[in-house]
Amino acid sequence: MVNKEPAKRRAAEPRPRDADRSQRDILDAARDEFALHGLGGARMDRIAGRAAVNKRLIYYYFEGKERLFLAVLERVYEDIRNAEQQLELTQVEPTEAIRRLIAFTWNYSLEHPELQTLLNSENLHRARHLKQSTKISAMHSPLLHTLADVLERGRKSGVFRAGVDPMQLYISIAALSYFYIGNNHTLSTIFDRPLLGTKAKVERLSHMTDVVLGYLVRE
Amino acid sequence: MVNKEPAKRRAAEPRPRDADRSQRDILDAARDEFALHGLGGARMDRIAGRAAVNKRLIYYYFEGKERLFLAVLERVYEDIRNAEQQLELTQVEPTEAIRRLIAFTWNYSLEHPELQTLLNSENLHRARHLKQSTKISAMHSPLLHTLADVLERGRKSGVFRAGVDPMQLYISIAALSYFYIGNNHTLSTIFDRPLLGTKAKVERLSHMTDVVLGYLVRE
Amino acid sequence: MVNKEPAKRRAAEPRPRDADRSQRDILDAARDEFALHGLGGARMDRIAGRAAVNKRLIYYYFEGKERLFLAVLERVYEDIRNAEQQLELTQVEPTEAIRRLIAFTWNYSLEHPELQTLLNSENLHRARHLKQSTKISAMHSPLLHTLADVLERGRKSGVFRAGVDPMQLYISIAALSYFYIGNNHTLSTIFDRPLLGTKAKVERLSHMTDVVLGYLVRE
Amino acid sequence: MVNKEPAKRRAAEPRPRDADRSQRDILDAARDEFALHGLGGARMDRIAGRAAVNKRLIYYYFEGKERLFLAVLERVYEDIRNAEQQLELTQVEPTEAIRRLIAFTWNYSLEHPELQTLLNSENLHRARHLKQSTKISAMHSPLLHTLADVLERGRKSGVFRAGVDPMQLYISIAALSYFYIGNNHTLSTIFDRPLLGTKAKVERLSHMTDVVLGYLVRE
DNA sequence: TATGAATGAGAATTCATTCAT
DNA sequence: TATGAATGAATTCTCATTCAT
Repeated sequence: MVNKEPAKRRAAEPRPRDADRSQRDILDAARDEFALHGLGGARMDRIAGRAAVNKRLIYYYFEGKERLFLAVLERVYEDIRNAEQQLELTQVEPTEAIRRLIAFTWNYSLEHPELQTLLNSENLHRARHLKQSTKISAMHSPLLHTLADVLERGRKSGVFRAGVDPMQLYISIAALSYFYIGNNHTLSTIFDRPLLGTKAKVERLSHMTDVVLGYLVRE
Repeated sequence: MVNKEPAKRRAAEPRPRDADRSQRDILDAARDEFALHGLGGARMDRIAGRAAVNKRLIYYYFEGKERLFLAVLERVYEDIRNAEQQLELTQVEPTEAIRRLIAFTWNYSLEHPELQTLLNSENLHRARHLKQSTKISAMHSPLLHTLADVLERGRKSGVFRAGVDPMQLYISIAALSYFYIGNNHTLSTIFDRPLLGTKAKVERLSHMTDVVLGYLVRE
Repeated sequence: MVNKEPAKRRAAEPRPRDADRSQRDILDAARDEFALHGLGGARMDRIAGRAAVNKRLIYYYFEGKERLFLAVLERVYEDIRNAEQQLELTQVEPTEAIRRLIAFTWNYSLEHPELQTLLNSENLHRARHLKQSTKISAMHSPLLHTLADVLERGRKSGVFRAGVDPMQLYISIAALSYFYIGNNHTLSTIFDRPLLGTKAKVERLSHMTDVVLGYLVRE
Repeated sequence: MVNKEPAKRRAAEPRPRDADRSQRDILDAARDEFALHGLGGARMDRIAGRAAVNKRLIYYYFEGKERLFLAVLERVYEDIRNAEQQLELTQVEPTEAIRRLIAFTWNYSLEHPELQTLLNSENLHRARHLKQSTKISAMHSPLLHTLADVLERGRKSGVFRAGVDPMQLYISIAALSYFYIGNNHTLSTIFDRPLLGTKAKVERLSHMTDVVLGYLVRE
């Protein structure tokens, strides 16, 4: 009669012992939970639930919530930089390269709305976690080099304007996509207009491309 | 604008009986606390402390944390829209109007870093609070009308390109500033370069102006 | 913009100054609130609201919650004993007197479900409040005398059995009605049968009368 | 049955890891606390203290106060129905069966004054908790069947009157005992006479038996 | 590697009551 | 007689984390 399961948990036979699998599951679950609720709002309980893992195991693999968050951040940055590598921007014409980068950024932000949410959390904490990471900065220099190359080629061929800072440009491209996506809910509300409808999405991509190329391309 | 942590003049003398003053103090304190820690991370205790008010009084005037948060959001939007009104964009030449708007947005985002933080929280909650506000949408239409007027004047005089959606443009201008400011910590970290140094700030404003005018102005 | 009314209250012009009226309103409101939520669950705020009186006024007239509760109890006992007086049991035949008393008790319990609730609260507190009242015990002796008279007349005429303790009988009559009413919700639930439907009420009164007269009447 | 207030053996040594034991302790403590103070007046802190359990553990096993209360109610009903089963009313003569039931009810109400208190709380809440229980109604039908059997046997042998509704009778028997016990404090006060003295108890049982058998038995 | 049991330090919120006018 | 403003002391519940196996 007594002997009831602790309030929530749904039974569950013990998990097959696969260290790698467990860690990956935890990381995936954590990423989703952090994205959905922010660092502060995330619940270790829910992460364990999502990952179908005993809560204690999270502490076994990752030190605690903060370390787990950092692990998620590193993983997420790795993912996007890897994806960017696939673009092969150095192999194509400058204008086409820029178009690709914009389209990629836009689509990635659409498919990975969690990214901005995670970064918002991290910014709220003044990048406290990222600053502890050693590999982060190194992950980003290739991107800047690639972009510098594109800009330089464009300038040399007389298509692009001169004096463009690759980082400024990269931030601007990211801004145009991520700000729109990340503030989607408030923007839709204050402007009383759906920003992620099919038509709206097409319009936004077109607008962003116009803005960036209108700026870069001479004449 | 956001007061740095301490404040907390834990008054020993009783509070003067001034309802308006109390409410304003609470609202100010709440704005700072929410900005600094997000909705979830904000502590009612700290808000009371900052406002030098008995915690109970917050519940007396505002229903609870969520309603307080909404009150802060409304107030913050009101502030920025009011400030924008002062720009008198309809009174000046289109190009000058756009320059002013960009510069204003940039400076406002610098002086009010709390704004983006608050909105991030609200987006995390899918605009749950704002959606309950009745006055919000009405607060924003003047802005769009003003911008539409500027764009139309520019187009008529042949200076601006045609077919520019005022909302898209407004979002883009906001994006260029707010994304940069709001992600300042992570961006500075991954690019290993201070983004808010004196020189960096000048460069950013210049870059944003170039981008937007490069896009708008026909040859 | 600030200057909002404390969370709940609906405006209200100041109350016309009528001490008696105010006290009665408070007492009525308190009786209902205590009946609905018990002593512990009652809220001074709600009592003030129900009475359309400033909360502070309650403290002005009644010392606080406990004293207010006692005032309610005294009032409620007074009401029922007064009503019983109207029955004029000494004026009618013994059997008829008993019938009247049962019917009265039943109807009173139906019309005043608050009574049992209030008494439950008081019993929970071991009659702490009532024990402070001086007039209570005096209020009840007439009832017992009346009942003793009825029983004695019945016995003398050979209709009623001898040796019946008036208090025991009174308690039993009250029990049959009040227990049924007071436990209506749980009883209806465990027996899965509505106990206060029109038909059910008729049946109960009939049953109770049968029980009591079956016991009292010889042969 | 209800332990008098103190208990609270605030263990310094850590609790043995025995889930069943912990849950039972909590349930016992909760029953006592709820009985003593009602649902609203009960304090989770005190329950934890009584059970010598960390407060948090209560939430671990039971969802919160309300669920805990329901668990207590179910347990308490289970106990009494189990005890009634032991009476074997179907095995004895009808008159004897009724005597047994009355005596049992009386003694149970004396030994378990918490029962009525708990039910008062539940009725105050309009059986909100019980209505969520699935097993409750099923627990009570055996009782009614047993009683129907007794009445029928009595009627057939000509000893009992016909047309007696088992539920009505059961409620009346319960009423005579539980009302007396449950209102003991107020009744003793208003009648200024101790109702639970040794002699008084004997008299009450005798009175109740007379009432019920006086009603049931023909001639 | 994996898990159920247990906990201490907060967190928001509630409430009767008092202050000042 | 009447009221709005203000408060201290609880109270329920939450949460990351640790213990013991």
